[in-house]
Formats: sequence, C-alpha cells, structure tokens
Amino acid sequence: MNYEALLHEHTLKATPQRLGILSLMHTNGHISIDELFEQIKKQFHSISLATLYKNINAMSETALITEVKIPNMKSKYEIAKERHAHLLCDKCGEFKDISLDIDKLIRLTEAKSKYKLNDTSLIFSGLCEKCK
Amino acid sequence: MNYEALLHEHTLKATPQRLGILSLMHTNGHISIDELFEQIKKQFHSISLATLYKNINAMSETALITEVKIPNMKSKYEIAKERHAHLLCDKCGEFKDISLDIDKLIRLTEAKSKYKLNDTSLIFSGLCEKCK
DNA sequence: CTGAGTGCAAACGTTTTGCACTTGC
DNA sequence: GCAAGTGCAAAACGTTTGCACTCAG
Repeated sequence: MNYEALLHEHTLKATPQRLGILSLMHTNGHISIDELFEQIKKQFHSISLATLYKNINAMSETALITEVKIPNMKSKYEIAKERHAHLLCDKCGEFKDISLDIDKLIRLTEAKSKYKLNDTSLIFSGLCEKCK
Repeated sequence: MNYEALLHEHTLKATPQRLGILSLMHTNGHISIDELFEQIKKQFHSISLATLYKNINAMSETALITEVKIPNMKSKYEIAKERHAHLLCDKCGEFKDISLDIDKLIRLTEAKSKYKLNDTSLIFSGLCEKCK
C-alpha cells in the first residue's frame, strides 16, 4: 500500500513518522495509542507522544484513520476502510474485522426507526474459536 | 422502579446520592458524567465529583449500569437492561434505544465467524425523523 | 523558501486516591 | 458498631498547547 499517496490525498505531508504510524497500523490491524507509541519508538527513538497525538488527530480529522471505541477497553485505531463490524474475544483479546451485510441491517433499522442512517459502530464480543 | 432493592441486589448500599443518580439516569435515559453532575448538584448541593465517579464505577463494576461508548462523543451511562441497539442523530444529538433482533444477528455472526458470542455494542448514526 | 510537522516542556481537563468524617444496615 | 460511603484536597493520568527548530514539497 502506498501510504505516501494516501497521506497526500488527505492533504497531509508524508513524514517518516506518519509513514511509520500507518505501517504499524496496517500490520497490527488495530492498535491503541500505547501500543503504537511502544512500537514506533523502536523506529524513531526520539519521537514524542505529542507528535503521535497530533498525527492521530490530523489523520482522524481527515478521515484517513478511524477510532474504534470498544466497551471496557482503550480505543484502537485502524486505517479507514469500507463498512465492517468487529469481533472481540473477551479471553485472549483478539480483535478483528468481520464483514456483515451492514447495508441490509441499516435498511432494516431505517424501516423500523424512521431515521436516515449513514453509519454504524458494531462490535460483537464473546470467545474466539480457540478460547471457547 | 425500586432503586433501593436494585442497589441491594448488587451488594451496594442505598444512599440518597445513589438513588438520585439512578433516578436521573432513568428519567434521562442516557446521561453523561457532566450532565449528571450538573443535575445532581441541584438535589445534593455539596455532592462531590469524586463521589459521583466512585458511584459510577461501583455501579458499573456490579453491572447495575452500563457505559455506552459513542463514536466522537463522550460516554453516556444507562441502567442495565436487556440487549438493545442505539440510534444517534448527528444533527440534534438525540440518542435513543431501539430494539432489534440481536439474537438473530448474533446467531448469524457466530455462523460466519466461529466465535461464541454473548454481547454486542451496536450504534447506528444518521438523521432522526425531524432532522432528515 | 515557506508552511507544515516535530519534539520538548508546560498546561489542561478528567479521573482517581488518601484521609477524616458520616451513615446505612 | 462497623464496614461502606461521602466530601475535600491532592495526586495521577491522558491529552493538548506554545514555541523554537526542522523538513517536505
């Protein structure tokens, strides 16, 4: 994936720090601020937490990344992608995407509610295949 | 609703402050810490924010109340009840319950994922009937 | 070359803690 | 009566800001 172009599309400069953040976000799938800071320090010894926050905020505001708020847990961040839901294993902490027919769910809920819906936040929690 | 009994069932003492918190939570449906503090101060002039937090934590830990984490917003709290989803109006901020067939959604997602699921957090956002 | 981004230290708002006092049971 | 709860002030925590310096475009 070309993160440099991605940043430019979102009117942000492609700094080495940002490329590192996006790369870690991609390989981890979902990552918290703390985890990100621990990992990025290995590449950028002197990176500051302030820089990390500024970048997370800049990339969230331009919708390049998305914050995922999870019940009873710190937020995780992911590179923005098409609509999807999340699965959380309460035992081992595995957190991953799952694709559902969210459009259908939205249509159903619109019919029931009279709302015009455009977004969802869906998190399922339980036990993963290994832990159950 | 008998909040005194409800507290006792959760091994918590029924103090006037707690009864006030639960009453406000019930009449508001969903309420943030700030809103709660503003409102409860009217009844308990000298209540402290520390007491509010301690009680919110105690009641969350015993699952008497539930924290609802909402994208791009402060958390709201509600008295725990059967499974349901939430609707948020991005324009006027209306936030309310909606009952969907969540069991069905869970069964569907279990089939797809191999997870054994027991809980969900589902928030739909868009425009309410008046705002759309 | 210039505005955007970085890193540091200080500031800020939110939540938690310690402690003496009070109260529910 | 005693453990649990309250309220205060202080501390801890996560996040943001201001500023001088650096760098991407």
